[in-house]
Amino acid sequence: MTKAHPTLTERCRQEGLRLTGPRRVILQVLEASDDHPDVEELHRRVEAIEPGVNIATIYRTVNTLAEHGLIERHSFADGRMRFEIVPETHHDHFINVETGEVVEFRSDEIERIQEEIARQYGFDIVSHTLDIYVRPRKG
Amino acid sequence: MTKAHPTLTERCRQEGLRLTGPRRVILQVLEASDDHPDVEELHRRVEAIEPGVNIATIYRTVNTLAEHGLIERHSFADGRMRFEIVPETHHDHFINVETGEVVEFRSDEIERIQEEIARQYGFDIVSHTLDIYVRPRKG
DNA sequence: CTCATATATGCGAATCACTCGCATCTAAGC
DNA sequence: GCTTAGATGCGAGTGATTCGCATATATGAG
Ligand SMILES: [Mn+2]
Ligand SMILES: [Mn+2]
Ligand SMILES: [Zn+2]
Ligand SMILES: [Zn+2]
Repeated sequence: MTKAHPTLTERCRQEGLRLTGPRRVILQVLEASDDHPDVEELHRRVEAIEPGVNIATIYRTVNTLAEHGLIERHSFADGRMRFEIVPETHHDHFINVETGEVVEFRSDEIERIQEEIARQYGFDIVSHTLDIYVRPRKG
Repeated sequence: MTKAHPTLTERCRQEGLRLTGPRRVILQVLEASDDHPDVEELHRRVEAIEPGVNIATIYRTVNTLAEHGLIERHSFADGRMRFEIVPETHHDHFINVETGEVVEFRSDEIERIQEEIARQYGFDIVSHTLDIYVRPRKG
């Protein structure tokens, strides 16, 4: 048996965050999401489970979760912030410019070269975003 | 003698954009900028040359120039849009998280691998942004 | 050179995503 | 069961960007 990663709820407890009713639902929605929802979409999904949660609570919760390193914020070209649980292993994103669909990929080689170049410039990498806007190949 | 690239003003004319007073000053400011100014900073620089240009005009002009492919928009982590003339050869950016300073770099290798991976996924690349947030190496 | 008109500008109002103030509520430790 | 720091709901506030509209002007035609 491989040991499953700690759930978001467990990680919240570890971080000393309170598990309130609204927060539990938001965590559940985040766990169930395999895409990159924005705040409004999260709100919609939360409302579907338990109506009455204010959108300001979604905003505050994602901010808290991001500050504690439990979720990642993304800002693709459309403006709004999007979120996903911090993945086990880092990945970057293709964004289909026609549909907005997001596809994840990882290149160990690109990651390595980034480190190499940063070192040449005398920098330590804190984080990075590689967003590749694409369209399906014709023919 | 190498032939100099067409100036922004020339490219505007090619695109059929009118060369008004305010617009000429904005183009001049963009040509003179070797950093990545946001709209307020552009406005400040324009006002220093010719007061009275409204900030809405700056917004409209950078949008027009970007739509015509004459300048690039960037959105680093600080929220506001930043701009630079479309460079002769593409580059990516380091952003110093302590100072906000932006340093440009280019890796042919990273560019090549991106194309390779996109092809594997069945995509054509439209554009991409690689923003690496860094801090000066200690020691 | 003069005119006609599509474009651009100034200005204030509007929008949009997001944040804040504050009264109220509640999870969680004792 | 208390206590209290932290969380929530709600409405107001922000900051960046866009829009509506009246006015001005660049540019091409004549
Ligand atoms: Mn992802
Ligand atoms: Mn640049
Ligand atoms: Zn990466
Ligand atoms: Zn690049």
